[in-house]
Amino acid sequence: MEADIKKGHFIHSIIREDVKNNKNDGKVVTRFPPEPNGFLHIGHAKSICLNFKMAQKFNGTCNLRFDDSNPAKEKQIYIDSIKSTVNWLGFEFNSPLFASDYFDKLYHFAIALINKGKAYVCSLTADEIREYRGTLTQTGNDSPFRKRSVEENLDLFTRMKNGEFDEGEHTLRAKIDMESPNINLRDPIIYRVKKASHPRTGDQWCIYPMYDFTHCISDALEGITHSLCSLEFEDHRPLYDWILDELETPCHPQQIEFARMNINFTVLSKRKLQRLVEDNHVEGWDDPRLPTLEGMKRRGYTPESIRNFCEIIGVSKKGSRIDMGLLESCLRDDLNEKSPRVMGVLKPLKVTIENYPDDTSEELIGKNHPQKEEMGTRTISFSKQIYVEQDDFMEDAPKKFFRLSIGREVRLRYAYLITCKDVIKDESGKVIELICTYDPKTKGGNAPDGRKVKGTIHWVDANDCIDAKVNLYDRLFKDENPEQDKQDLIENLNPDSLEELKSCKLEKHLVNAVPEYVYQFERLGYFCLDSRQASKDHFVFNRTVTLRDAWAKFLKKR
RNA sequence: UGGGGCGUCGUCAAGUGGUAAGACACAGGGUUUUGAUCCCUGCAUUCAGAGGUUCGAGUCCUCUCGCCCCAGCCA
Repeated sequence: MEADIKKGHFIHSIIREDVKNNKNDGKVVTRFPPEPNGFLHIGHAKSICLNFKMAQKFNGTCNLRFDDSNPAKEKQIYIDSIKSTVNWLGFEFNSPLFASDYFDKLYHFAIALINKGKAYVCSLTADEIREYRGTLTQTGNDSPFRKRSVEENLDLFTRMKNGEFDEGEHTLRAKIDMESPNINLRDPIIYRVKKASHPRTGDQWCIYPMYDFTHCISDALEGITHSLCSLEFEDHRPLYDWILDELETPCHPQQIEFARMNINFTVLSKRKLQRLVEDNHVEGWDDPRLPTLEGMKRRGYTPESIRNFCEIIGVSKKGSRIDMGLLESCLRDDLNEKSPRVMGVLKPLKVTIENYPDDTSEELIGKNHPQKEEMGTRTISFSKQIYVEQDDFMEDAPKKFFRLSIGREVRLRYAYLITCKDVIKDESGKVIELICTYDPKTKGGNAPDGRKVKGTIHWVDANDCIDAKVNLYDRLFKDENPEQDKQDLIENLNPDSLEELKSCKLEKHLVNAVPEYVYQFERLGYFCLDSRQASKDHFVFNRTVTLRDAWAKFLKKR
């Protein structure tokens, strides 16, 4: 703990200083404020982890608050999904809060602003407002409605609320400074007419507050001490502060901005993800290839691995592009610890063991984890016919190929040493079966004469296994940066991001598999039962991630 | 070209004037009934660049360069 004192990212340091100086009575209250207009992705996980962990570290609380001030885009299904995803990630929150619960208060704050002469009803059209706002290099001009009296503003605003006007006819604007170099301060709109039904307030309102007005006040009402958001809101901070300075709110939270996460070979924006889903380039929001948290969950990602990843990447203000390999490394790290080992053959090649007795089988013992005795053992059936991986046989094998080839001996994991004697080919010359012999004295895998066998391969009993389909996933995009050189996202999709193997043979043990419970198929990778495609009599597994593969790397170099 | 930010190893990222942590990746080597795991070893004389202050600068000052964000009645 002591060694921890100076560690941590800049936000951690700021909060630590604040607590030390007894700012906010030493309390820390944060919030994760998603808009319920889509599903959460790994980028949100960074914010979730940051907010919840900062609260945890300083014995504070973190609210889950839905920023639901735009009924045109928000839906109940997103609210439900977000809640369960935050829980899945491992964070507890008091009952979720909603900006819409503050609509009444927000309305009165708006009236207070009008009464102070700091807000006015503007009757310019959307186009006119844009023109009056000026550009990046030209200052804006005052709206002709800027000088309306408080009484008139009050009357108009009330009538906006009562539904007397159509959308776009009037807006409520903060009266700040049309000449500000910061465009956000050029009399920003804080209320607009929107005749849409809200998922939570129904048709109770026809005016809705804008983000800038809603967010800071919501934060203040909840007693948030540190309002953490992404970099693009840096320009909004003066507005955040202006509103809270003008109004009498319970407190004035501090907004602190940090950089969003980017990961190579994927995209992390709601709009782009939505396009992939809506144009059917993927199966849906929970497609295992997507960086959505629902997709990652279905793929087999563990909450621990995601949390750890968010911890490792840190928090800064630098725009970054994190290597997908780091995410995968965090995943393997966690899975290596807790996944039971099992055997499965993805591309089966039949092997007949000539000298093994017909019509018998035996039970062999396999460890569920090579380093963890406490994870126990299981029995694995063995008989005259087995399947091995096609890749584990090669006719003209290089010297370093420690697997099957005619005349070579390998170890069948937990079983026997076998030697390949012959191959059977079909008309096209393709190897369809191997004829091998086994050494009965090597049960378990060791030779009594002490001879060394370098290669160990996995296998399944052809007479006692389950058939399954396995989905092999690869990166969704071909390019590290899917939109490099303004390429279209879609053209950059990796056509091989999904490979479906339909005749896989898996160890019988897997009949007990349930979704999200990840197994390591030895020598291949980590896999879990698919929650959508699998059924009682149809096994479908998803490859969560491959194992690190030094052999593949070696081949690639040659 | 107005305003706001950011530039430390291939990728993240510590560093808060005292002589460049760590992780991933990469390269070697060892152990191994998973070519997995694990374990060693190596990997920035240099912090976007140029000046300056200082006994001493990634950290302070000046200038230059590069990148990101902002002109929704979205959040």
